[in-house]
Amino acid sequence: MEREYQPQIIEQEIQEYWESKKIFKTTEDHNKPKFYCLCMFPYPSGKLHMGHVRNYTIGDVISRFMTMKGYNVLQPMGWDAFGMPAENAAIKNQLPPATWTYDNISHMRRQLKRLGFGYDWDRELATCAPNYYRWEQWLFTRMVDKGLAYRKKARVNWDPVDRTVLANEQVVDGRGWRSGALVEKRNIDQWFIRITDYADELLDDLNSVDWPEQVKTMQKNWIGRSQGVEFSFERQGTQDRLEVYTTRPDTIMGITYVAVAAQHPIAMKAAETNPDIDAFIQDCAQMSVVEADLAQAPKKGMATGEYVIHPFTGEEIPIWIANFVLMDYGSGAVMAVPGHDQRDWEFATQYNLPIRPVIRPREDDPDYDISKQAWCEKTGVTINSGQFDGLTFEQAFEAVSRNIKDKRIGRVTTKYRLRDWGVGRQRYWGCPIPVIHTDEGLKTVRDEDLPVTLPEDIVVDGSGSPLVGHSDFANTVDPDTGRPAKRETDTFDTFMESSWYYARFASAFSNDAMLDQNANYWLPVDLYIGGIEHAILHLLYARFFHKVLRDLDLVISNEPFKKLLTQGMVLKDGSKMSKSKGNTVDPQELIDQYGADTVRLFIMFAAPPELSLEWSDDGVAGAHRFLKRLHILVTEHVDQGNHSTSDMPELHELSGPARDLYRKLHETISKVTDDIGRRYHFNTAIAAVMELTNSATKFKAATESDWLVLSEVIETLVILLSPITPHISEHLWSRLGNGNSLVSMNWPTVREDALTRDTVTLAVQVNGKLRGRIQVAADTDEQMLVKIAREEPGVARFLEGMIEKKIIVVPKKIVNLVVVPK
RNA sequence: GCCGGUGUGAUGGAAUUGGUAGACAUACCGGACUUAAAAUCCGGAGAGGGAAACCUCGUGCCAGUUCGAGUCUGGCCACCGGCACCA
Repeated sequence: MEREYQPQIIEQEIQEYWESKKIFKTTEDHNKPKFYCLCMFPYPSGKLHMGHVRNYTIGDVISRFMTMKGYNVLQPMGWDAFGMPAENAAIKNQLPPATWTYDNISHMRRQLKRLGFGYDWDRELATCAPNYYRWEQWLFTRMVDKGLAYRKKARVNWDPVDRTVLANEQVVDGRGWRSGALVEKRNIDQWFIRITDYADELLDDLNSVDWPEQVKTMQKNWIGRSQGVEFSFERQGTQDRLEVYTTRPDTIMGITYVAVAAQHPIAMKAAETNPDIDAFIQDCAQMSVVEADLAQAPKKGMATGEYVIHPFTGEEIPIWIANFVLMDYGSGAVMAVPGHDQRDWEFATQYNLPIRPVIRPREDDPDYDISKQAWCEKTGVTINSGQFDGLTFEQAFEAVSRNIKDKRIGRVTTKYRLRDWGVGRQRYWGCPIPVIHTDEGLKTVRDEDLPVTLPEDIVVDGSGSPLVGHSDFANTVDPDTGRPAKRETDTFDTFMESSWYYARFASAFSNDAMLDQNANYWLPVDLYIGGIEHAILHLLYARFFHKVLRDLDLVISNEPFKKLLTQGMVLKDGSKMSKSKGNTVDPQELIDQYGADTVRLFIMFAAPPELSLEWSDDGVAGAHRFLKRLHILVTEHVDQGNHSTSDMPELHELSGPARDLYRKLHETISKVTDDIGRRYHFNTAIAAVMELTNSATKFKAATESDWLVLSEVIETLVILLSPITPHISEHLWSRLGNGNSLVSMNWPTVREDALTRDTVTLAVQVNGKLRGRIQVAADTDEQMLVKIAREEPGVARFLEGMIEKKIIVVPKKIVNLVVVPK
């Protein structure tokens, strides 16, 4: 029999077999429990990278495992096909973005097939296809009808040389990445979606999903629900009032100034008469639109010369313009309490504004020194606060907000850090926003006129969106009046497409609706797998979309993804693989050299999914060696012939080594089942399989029952490994004389009685330090155990001249003797 | 800056609920096979001390809780992810 492991031949054969039998074609089968396993779909950038291979192997391993466990598994694949890289490539290669994108898709599809992933390809979708995005356009028109979508002005990066809007990513040190021109900021009208309407639900429903705690915490903080008080100051010398929002009304008596954003009406008004202020505001307007930059920018401000009146003390308080106050959050103005807010403190220190402590810790706290930093704890009591003195945070919050309410100047409110989602992009390669500008105003495109199709035969040169000058696209007719109208030339943020593709997979064949009833058979996704970098934006937007779909009666569940598995990055030489660093590894080369199974095995073995994975060429070779050893083990076993047809003897009839091997077999089944099915720790599952393989290789079968045990071990090895290395497993499975495909096999079960042991080894500690090991019968009682432990020579030495104070026995693990000198 | 994570031998990692640190691999060293090399197989190995038996130290750093801490708590350091127009 052929002993050499020839992955290229085996893998092609097996893949042809799967394809011819349509093994991975999925239907809605109500006799089995369903399992929808989804991996975040790729952007078709050209070829698969290691991050994809890792992500999709994890999904495939779990899908194959769940199929063998008896579930009706859906595992689809598609393409997140709109986006900037296609435009960049188009400029570079003088090819339409569509051509580039579709070429990449066909190449990457081949690569996925070559890796043996069990996708239902009939459900494949590409988000740039009109029959996909037409439903997104349809959904958007419904959002407009419901008042969930609206227009408002927003700031964008404008490249004055290329005359185009730049993404944040395209702004490098304040300059356009291609032109090098200083980027300006422009305020333009854009479409927004009211995700904030769902803020409470998005926050509260986090409790109902089985997601990593860290991701839930990140989303929670991102939404940032806070309880606070909104109130207004009387402005000195005017009838106007200034509204502020604070989460710390308990510190209200410590206000020493008020700060407003540069875009606040008070600042704008002051600029009209004061050129310095005008210059300062202009300066602020040129600041980066990236929050990380804003947060780290040096604090700057200017006094307006105006004052508000403190509602309780009647004091005059100066109004400052400050670059750290955000116009988007609250009312764009804050009361500043430098004693108890670090940003206010830094600003006050810089501009010599007074700092007044109004909270004192209840016990001495070394960090409490208002002259060095603000004290921001909520654990103290109020001081210097007149009528509000001596109160805890909760009491002061209550008292101050009641007084504010009584004065009719404000109320307790809830605010969110979450902002509405700006979905308009001034770019070509995206889903057209289905709106027309008519002489009667903005109108959404009617259902029967959808989709608004993106013209694909387009030349992109980097200077603005080609849609604007594309007269066939841009010029249209108002169907109501028959008069000329202009199409919206903005396209959607590509997060729009990725916010509902999971649902479309479940309803892939529905031609006359966005989703049909099959969506509710499959949804929610039982396991969603993807990079941790999507923890906030993509996952929040998709959750939001799901709730909108639910409110339109398209789905019945509240959440799209029941369980979430976030995978770490693939690194080489300690940093992320990237072209610019020149440290990429092309999966294709490895597949060509070693085959798909080796690549899958290595990538699953090198690290648990959530950790970053350090690439190692040597490790790949090692994985390949293991498969070769397995191949030899199985083929040699087959060559020995079938040694018996008799039944497995009783456990006690087995020889010692056979009994041990048989126990190890069932320990391995137990561990691998738990590791793949519950923990998703494939590296330890593989380690366990390797151990069993090593034991099987060493085992010398002498009797008939020895052969029976070895045969069972070898068959089980092949099955246990099959989700990870499906080709070699399928191949060896048929060599072992089995007719049907491994995919339809049942997952092995554990024989509990095989796991029992007669003797156990315990560690013996003296004062917590390991001093010896003892082997005892499994049923030895505690008293006896301690007696044996004391007599163990390594232990006895440390007991001399000591008195035992305490004895701790952890069954089957440890005996700890706690002693002190006599 | 803010939010979230990670840190264990030469390397990737294991230790699942506070209970024998380093499973399983990789690299390395030694041996077998070979004219030789590769491949393969067998063996060794955390660091320091010791002839050995053994002993001491050891999970980023500093404290703490505990009979016992890689695991829990507090503080620090380094690196990574996200920060709303990259996907």
